[in-house]
Amino acid sequence: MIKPLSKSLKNPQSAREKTYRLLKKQLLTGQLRPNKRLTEEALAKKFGVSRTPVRDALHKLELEGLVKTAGARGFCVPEESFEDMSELFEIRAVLEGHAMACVCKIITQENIQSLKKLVQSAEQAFLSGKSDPIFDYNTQFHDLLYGLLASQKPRLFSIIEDMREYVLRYRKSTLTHPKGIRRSISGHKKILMALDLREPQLCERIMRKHVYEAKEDTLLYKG
Amino acid sequence: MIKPLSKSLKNPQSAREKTYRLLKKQLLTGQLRPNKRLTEEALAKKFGVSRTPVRDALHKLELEGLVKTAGARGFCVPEESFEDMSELFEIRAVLEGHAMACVCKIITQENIQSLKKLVQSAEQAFLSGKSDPIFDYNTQFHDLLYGLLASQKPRLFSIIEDMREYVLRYRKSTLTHPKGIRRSISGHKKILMALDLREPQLCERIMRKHVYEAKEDTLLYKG
DNA sequence: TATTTTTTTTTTGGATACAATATTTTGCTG
DNA sequence: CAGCAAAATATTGTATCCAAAAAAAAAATA
Repeated sequence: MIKPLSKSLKNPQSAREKTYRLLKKQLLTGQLRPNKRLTEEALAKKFGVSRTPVRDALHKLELEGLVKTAGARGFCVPEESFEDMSELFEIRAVLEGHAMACVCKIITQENIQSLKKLVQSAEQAFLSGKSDPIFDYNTQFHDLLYGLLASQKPRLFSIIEDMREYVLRYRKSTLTHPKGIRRSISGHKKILMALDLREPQLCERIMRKHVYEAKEDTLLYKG
Repeated sequence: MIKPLSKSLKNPQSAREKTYRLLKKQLLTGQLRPNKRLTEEALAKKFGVSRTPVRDALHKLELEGLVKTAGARGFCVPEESFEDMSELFEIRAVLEGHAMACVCKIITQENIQSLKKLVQSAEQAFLSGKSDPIFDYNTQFHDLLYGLLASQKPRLFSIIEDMREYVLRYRKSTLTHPKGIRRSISGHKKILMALDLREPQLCERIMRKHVYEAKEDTLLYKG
């Protein structure tokens, strides 16, 4: 007999979560362009739910800065701004720099080996002209790195996760350009060296620089 | 003729905002103790509104970590944890350190003078045995300092503001103990010196240390 | 009595109806 | 035709209703 779908409270299948995830995805991937007007009613219809979960999702996204209220005209997608993008990367640089210093103190030799493999895979993909999987290797690298913090520094971890998501909004076509890819890979190699040396302060500096480079590349190859 | 109160959309007098502010205040000041169970219905009755604005407030507070869901038993106030407090201060140290470096680059001589006056006032109050206004001078000092970032780095500014609020939860009785006050005042003096020297990196280090000291004092004189 | 099953209660999730307000449109007046 | 006033419309805020799920309580059974 088929067990009835348990509609748990924090269930990712709840209308609220579903709406939130869908809407967020459309915002981050640019399917909803800046200045696009969003009304609860229209979104509710679009997603096949009532206004309630849409409202919840919109308010949550407003806190994240992914939509903004437009008074009695509903919500709208904020325009992209260099200042905002720049600030996001700057905060990321500071937080991820610190995170790296923390990681440095707890990372095992096995972890470092796994990271090395990822970088090698990325490099091979690059050399053989496949730029598609690079983005994935990149993501895996960072996930593995910061995943080490998930239990010990849950707040830092989740702030970093969130910020990495937000900048996606500004990062649609980076890491497809050879120069950006090269910089990214060599950045990851430096990170590994710093980790090998077990010097927290060096780790922090290297990671800050790495994020700043990512910012520059995002700026450069934008559009 | 008296103009009817315009009940604007983001009005701070809306039921949602009112409920959110009240609830948050009670959480931060400890009127609602850890493990206290919160149900929408009960809070709605208590605040004289319907469940809807209460729900909104609870969800917002959940994102901030000030309440947590307890499944189908509503919400509850999370227990205080040294780890969490410690992490909050650590993140603050990193972010405020960076903020100081930014401030250092744009602060005017007049701003520095205003800050000096605040420190002097605090010191005088301390020497004459009045410890009550110290907390206010302290707050003013930080408000003035970071206020300089409000327009240029709005995200950094608001994250720092939020985090300063959160730690209040753990900081009910600090800055009434002589040792903590002395450390705080001497910390502010060092900050002023670093600003006078216009050395961003020094500013960053000094501020980090200042926040770490605040953490230690909070830990020490807790309860 | 202990354990399992069933029923009842509590509580949130979601939908909808209504109220308040901001915006837009329309119409009037000079 | 421009400018202002008023009506109409669109949209969110709030209250309430119903359903679903979980927790708690009660009942049945070994």
